[in-house]
Amino acid sequence: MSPRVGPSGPLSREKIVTTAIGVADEVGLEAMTMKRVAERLGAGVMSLYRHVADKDELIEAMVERVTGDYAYPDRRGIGWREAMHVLARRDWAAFLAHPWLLSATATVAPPFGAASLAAMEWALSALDELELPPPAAARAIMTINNYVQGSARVVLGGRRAGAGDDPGRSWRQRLGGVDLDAFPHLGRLVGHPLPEGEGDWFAEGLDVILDGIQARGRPHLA
Amino acid sequence: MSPRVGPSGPLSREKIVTTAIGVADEVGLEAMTMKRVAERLGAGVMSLYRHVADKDELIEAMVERVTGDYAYPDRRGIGWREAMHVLARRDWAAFLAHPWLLSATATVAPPFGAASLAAMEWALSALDELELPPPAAARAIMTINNYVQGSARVVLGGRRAGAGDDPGRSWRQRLGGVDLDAFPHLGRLVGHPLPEGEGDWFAEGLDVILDGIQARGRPHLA
DNA sequence: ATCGCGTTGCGTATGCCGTACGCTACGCTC
DNA sequence: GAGCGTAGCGTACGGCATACGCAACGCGAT
Repeated sequence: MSPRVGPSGPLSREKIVTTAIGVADEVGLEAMTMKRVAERLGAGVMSLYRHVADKDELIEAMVERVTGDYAYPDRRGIGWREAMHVLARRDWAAFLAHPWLLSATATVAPPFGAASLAAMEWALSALDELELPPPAAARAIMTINNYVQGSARVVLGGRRAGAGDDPGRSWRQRLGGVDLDAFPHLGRLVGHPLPEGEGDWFAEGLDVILDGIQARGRPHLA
Repeated sequence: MSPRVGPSGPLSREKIVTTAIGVADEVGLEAMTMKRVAERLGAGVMSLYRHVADKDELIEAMVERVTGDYAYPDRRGIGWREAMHVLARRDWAAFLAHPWLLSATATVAPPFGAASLAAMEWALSALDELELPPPAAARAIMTINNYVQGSARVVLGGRRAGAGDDPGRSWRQRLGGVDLDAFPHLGRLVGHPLPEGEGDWFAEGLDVILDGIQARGRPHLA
């Protein structure tokens, strides 16, 4: 009755994760349903559960996969500051390529898979030269991660509002009906076209953070 | 047959929002279901929809309400730096008191209600003395918001893991089975008890960001 | 060959979810 | 007391994740 394997060979955890990522990329995380993933695989819904405990575990695996895909290069020869820029640009690219990552990583429990740990290790070692106390270094990484996440949210929010690449545009749109006279600063902000491109806006904000971090590191004491 | 009003008087949008916040506080956002809210109000499920368009709108209203509850004090007499600490501590308190805020505000669309706009206006005006270009000021606020959000996530993640108030504890727990020799920096981090309390850890991290912001402001040029 | 068994695929069914639709009963105003 | 606007809500629907158990196969032991 039932063919043992579907049109694309037998199921596997890897294939399921790959397909789920594709679905989430296209229709968003909330519309990524087990049924849709199974359909795209030419499989029955319940077949997925032979390879994945539940949907949450699948999402975790998706995050791990993407994190692994954006592995970090050898760090030798580049300074901590450039390393942080690399880190931030990688994550930034990942968030823009896979918008669902924003929701998936916004849960209270941070990811603890091998790829995530490796990324954290890479980032921490890049900060060695600053000789920060370990908790301060970890906090610095967290701060950068959160900055990237927040910036990506702004840009993606703008994209969804159909505002092209200008992060300010979406605000202007949403604020259409608001009484801007009551909020003079917001009004001034809305009237301000970003003098730089989206990438520069992002990188400059990162440098603000890095300046703060640098002031606490060894070069500061020397 | 059906009494026109429930045991607690007629329904109202306000009462629904209040009750929903209570439910979310107790059972979490994902378990905050229309049915549960209605039950607690002694009302039928569909009655809620006379006052609220759909669940998303209800959640938005909840966020607005909480944002308004944590209104900001008069700013006269305090410097921008202290103002940012006030801002951060308020948000911090809100996130810890209402853990669901983390998920609710992690969507791509930032809240645009009156209370949220007022909060943004307050923060922007507090930065006036730095004379930053408006986009840079907005970015600074965003950075701080994201920092608060991320720190709250760490602390709440630890709480959920039953680790009391030490943010490092939960990491240690989760990393139990991991090969820490492969990640020396993570190992060092795990072995490190936070030398400060949770509040100091948070405030110090904020100061790191503020240092970076200050370096771009007017006092820096003077 | 045949049997037995572990493994993989999946159909069916359950319970919960948000919510569309339309009825009911009430408080008005004339 | 007749008509009507409105708040409450019962019922029903479609979609969701997933528990359970059967079916079809691969394969080593007999």
